[in-house]
Amino acid sequence: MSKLDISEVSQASGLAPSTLRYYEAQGLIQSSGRKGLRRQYSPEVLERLNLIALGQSAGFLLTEISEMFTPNGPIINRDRLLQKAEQLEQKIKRLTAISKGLRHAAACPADRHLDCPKFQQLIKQSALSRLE
Amino acid sequence: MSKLDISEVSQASGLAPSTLRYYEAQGLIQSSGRKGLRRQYSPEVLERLNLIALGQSAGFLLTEISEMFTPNGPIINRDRLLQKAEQLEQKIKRLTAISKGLRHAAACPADRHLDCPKFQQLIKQSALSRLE
DNA sequence: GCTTGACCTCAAGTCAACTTGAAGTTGTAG
DNA sequence: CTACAACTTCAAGTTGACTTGAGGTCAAGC
Repeated sequence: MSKLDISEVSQASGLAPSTLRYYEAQGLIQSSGRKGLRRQYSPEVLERLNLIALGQSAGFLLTEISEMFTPNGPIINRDRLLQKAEQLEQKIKRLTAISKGLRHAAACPADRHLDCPKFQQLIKQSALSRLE
Repeated sequence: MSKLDISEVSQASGLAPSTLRYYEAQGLIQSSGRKGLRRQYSPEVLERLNLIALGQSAGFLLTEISEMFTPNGPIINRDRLLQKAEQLEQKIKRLTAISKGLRHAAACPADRHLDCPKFQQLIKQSALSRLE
């Protein structure tokens, strides 16, 4: 035990085996060896996969994520992190406005939400934050 | 006046002319006529473009957006809107956690943020919400 | 010992949303 | 009137993140 084969990792992570092989090819994860042809993974790979998912949600590209993992790869630049955080916060604002807009549209009695003043206003807001 | 040509719309919207032609080909916008070969747009197209950007931010595909615009296209299903709103709210939660994580990582004294307990916790949170 | 199913590799395909390139047309400034 | 920048079309290319397919390998159960 303690070694997982690809289907177990796939199960546990929710990622397709092909994705795991792809990630390995991109240098994002490593298999800890082979059993015959077959990749064996140590359980820590699951943590790594979570980290990757985290990075993706944060809007990093896979190549950026893999850079972060390299031993002395581009230092995880703190300014870069802060910058990403700010971008995310901007995005959160927009998404919040939009989600309100959608909820309103769903509840709005007007046949065409497009005509509803509240909705219009939310659109404008969102349009503005888009340009900032 | 009152008719804009493609470069003006491009300027005003921040979208490339090629994108505007592409949107037209996809049925997302219309030009209100031609002057010779050249498309002329009425100013309302800008509002439409905002709406498109809004939809994109909300996570709709262009094809879905264009459906919403069709005269008697698939009624803008209220359940669908609510569902999107919920998805967005989920996403907002995740992004919020991540942005906190990034800010913390940027401030964290630990050389490897990956080892920081607070950071670890944020990762776990985010990993969980990912599966819900 | 043979079949089967889960794995393997490598190249090519997919998808969304655009962009680019080649080759042609046209409104306008000089 | 001519030059030319800005448009036009249409097909093909790009990017990121995967997936699919063809063809091959291997361990385990019958």
